[in-house]
Amino acid sequence: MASRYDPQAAEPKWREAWAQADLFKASTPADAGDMPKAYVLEMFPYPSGRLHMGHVRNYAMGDVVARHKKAKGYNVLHPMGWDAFGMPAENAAMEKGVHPGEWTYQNIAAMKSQFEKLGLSLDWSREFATCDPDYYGEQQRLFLKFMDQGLVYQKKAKVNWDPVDNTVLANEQVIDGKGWRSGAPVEQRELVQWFFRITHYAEDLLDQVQKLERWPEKVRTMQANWIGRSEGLQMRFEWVGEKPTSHESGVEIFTTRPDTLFGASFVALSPDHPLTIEMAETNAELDAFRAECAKVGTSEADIEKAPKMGFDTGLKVKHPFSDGVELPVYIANFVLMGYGTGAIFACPAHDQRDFDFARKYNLPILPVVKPSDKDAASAEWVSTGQGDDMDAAYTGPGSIMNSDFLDGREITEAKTLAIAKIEAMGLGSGTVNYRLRDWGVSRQRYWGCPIPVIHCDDCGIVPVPVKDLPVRLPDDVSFDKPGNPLDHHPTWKDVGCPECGKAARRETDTLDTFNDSSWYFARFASVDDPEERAYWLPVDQYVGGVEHAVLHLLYARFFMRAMRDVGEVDLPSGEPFAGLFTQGMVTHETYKSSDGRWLQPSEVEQRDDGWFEMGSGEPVSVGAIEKMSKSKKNTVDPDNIIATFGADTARWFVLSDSPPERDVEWTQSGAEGAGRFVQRVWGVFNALADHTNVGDTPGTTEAATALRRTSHKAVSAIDKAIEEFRFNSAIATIHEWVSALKKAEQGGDDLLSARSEGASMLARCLTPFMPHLAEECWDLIDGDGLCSAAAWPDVDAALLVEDSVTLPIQVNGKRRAEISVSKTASKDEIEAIAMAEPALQSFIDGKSIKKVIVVPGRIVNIVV
RNA sequence: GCCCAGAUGGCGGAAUUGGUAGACGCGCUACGUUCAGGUCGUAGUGUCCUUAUGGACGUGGAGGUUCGAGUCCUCUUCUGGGCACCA
Repeated sequence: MASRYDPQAAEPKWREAWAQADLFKASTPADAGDMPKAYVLEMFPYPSGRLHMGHVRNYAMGDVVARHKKAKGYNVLHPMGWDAFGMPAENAAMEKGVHPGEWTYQNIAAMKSQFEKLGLSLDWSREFATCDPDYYGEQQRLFLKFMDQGLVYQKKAKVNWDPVDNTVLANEQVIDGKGWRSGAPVEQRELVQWFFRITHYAEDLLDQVQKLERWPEKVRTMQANWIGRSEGLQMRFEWVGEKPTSHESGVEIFTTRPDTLFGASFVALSPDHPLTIEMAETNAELDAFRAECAKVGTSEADIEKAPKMGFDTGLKVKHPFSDGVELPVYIANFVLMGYGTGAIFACPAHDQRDFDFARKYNLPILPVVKPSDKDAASAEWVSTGQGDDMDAAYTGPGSIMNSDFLDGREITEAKTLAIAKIEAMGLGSGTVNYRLRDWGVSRQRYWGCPIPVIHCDDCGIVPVPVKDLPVRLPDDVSFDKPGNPLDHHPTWKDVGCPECGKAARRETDTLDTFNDSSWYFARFASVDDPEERAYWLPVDQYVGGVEHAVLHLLYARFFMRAMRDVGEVDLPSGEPFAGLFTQGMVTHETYKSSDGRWLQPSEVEQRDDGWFEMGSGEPVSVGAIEKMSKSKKNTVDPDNIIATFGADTARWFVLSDSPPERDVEWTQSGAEGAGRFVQRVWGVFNALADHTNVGDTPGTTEAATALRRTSHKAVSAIDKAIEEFRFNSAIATIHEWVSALKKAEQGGDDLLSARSEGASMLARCLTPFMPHLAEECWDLIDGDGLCSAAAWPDVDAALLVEDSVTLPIQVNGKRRAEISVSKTASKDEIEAIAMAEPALQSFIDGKSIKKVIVVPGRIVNIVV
């Protein structure tokens, strides 16, 4: 009998056994019968070619859920595939001259072999890559169906242009004014682009996200903020005197504060407003002003510092309520064309931006809200009623003043009244505005899904007939000049018009790769069987990084609604992910040499007096604990860990210690600790290997019952912890349990049966975390079949409750003694035992007892 | 500026409905095993006072509710994340 567990020998052996048994293949709905279904999914990876620790943690978590569900009798779908389109493949093509497809499929092969070493319970039979023509062809068909339903359209638009990646970015993909991938400052360009009408679902996306109870609150909030609903009034200010020919009826504005209309002092247009642009054509000064506005960057710091800038157009509009009152019309740099109508009315007294602007250009400031909160109400301007006395705009609660028919009303009430009046006057109506913009999906890249349309001079935009799908990417492309290789290709875009047959051109833009990940989970559910899709969807548990809180998770929600509405998926709610868990990152200390180079963990060593570079012996400074990244060189290669300790140890470590939603710091000592624990567990089973036939009668001595209680309680606690995504707690319980079983080895033959029962349960509880080890241990104790196929252990409820319980006794809220009482003891009995407790007498002796609180099973508190 | 989440030993973190704070792991200390290192085993490890027994204090800070608060309420400080000239 070996004295140590050898993961290098055991792990491949058991993976082979699982493969032979085809253990992780999901059953068809028909075969599943009465079994409930569980669709467990982790965000599929981009095939970069290397697995990193973040992957290990992500997939280990999903695997815990999937294996646990399987043991609990669910029909589990746990598939894997590849998010395979994207820029890195094109960059590799440019740098190394390798074809993006070849590069991608090689990476997939390399990563898949790494994946397999982790022992994940994956159903590989459903594997695909999004760059498979089968997959993107289907995506093209969906695109055309969306187009049919008016969910896709083309328009000329100002877009975010990434000058490094040479492509357009969606709003969601611009972070702090920079491209989300390249980090380059984004430029504005006017291009004809394809859009998905995600705004069509804005209201539903917002309403439903609040109801996703098994999503993290944080993610729901982020999506709600991103969608950005605001209720308000859209109305028209009519001209006084001179009327611009193109906007004869007036200026359309949007406001959320119609209650402050009487405080209006000017109307402002965005520098990009059509009327502004038109006027700039004949006004050089205004044209120069627009250029000035465009110079201000979009970065956070720029906006912070940007002064308010204005340009008086000389035009005037009339106040809707106050006869004879005229308001000047300005162009103002703080008005965004992208929100509302690109024009506002300004009430400087109650909006800080308007206030700053009014001060700068000497425009009137008239307070119309009388503050209700104490601090603001005592301000000088409240008593004088003079806007000139204000230091800042007042935006708090209050009642309306200086406002004719609105006087004395509360703000919300005044809003309603003002909107009603404007509606009665025919000048506008109450509306809802969203921050969410339609999703621009055109990308000027090669390695993506071609947009399946044809441009014909006579027929216009013609969809590619479904029989001609997929529109395949050409293989013979070159990356030697900047721009889109599809555009440069000598023949690819030449095609006959499907309608008139004349020579026409293919669309050369490809779809944003976020399209690919917006429906892959539906494809996993079934390639083409709508009933099987309906059976599996929605995903019951989705696991991934929080960085996708808005982008991917919003697009996928849109896609399911669109697919539902074109009859492609039977998912009434349109919600793809019923449960979402966002896991934390794997971090590591960073190391820097004295001359400022980042060093890898393997290049440094710790001695008694600090950290030193291996080889040179130079001192090393230890920096912050950060997400593992190539640039900081603080990565740990999963392959090395698996080779040293085995996959189980790696899985165990990334799930220990930190709660799953928080970051976990990888440490060498922690990994070694996990490795030691593996051996310890194996030791517990090895000690039982010769005693597998001890019979089914558990021991009846007190010690045997106590051990059985420990085991049954542990199973129950682990079960609950897994369901609640508290893997670190489950692991803590397993530690305690293993210690108890280890200790019981001193207890003689009397405990053998209880130990044997505990070991059998333990193996099955270990399976979700360390499946190979569990299998080896199961084998040691002659378990039936494969442990990965075994059912979750049954718990004897009677063993979960203690017969007697230890109660702390407090005197005035401080613990002074303990008593042991029967579980069924009444309050009076407990009180009597407590009062007689000798250790207590010095605290209550000679004092009058005011009150005794007895909480059975919890505590006794004596108040003196 | 707005929104969200956090703050517990040397470190990561436990703690059902308010009911023995510090489970479990790492680290550290001592002892044993070992030629030695590692492994393994045993004991200890919040702070302070105390020979011990025992006691006082203790969950970012200040108040409050309660027989009893890490947990509930009010105020406040700090940290992390998200959004941001969104009318």
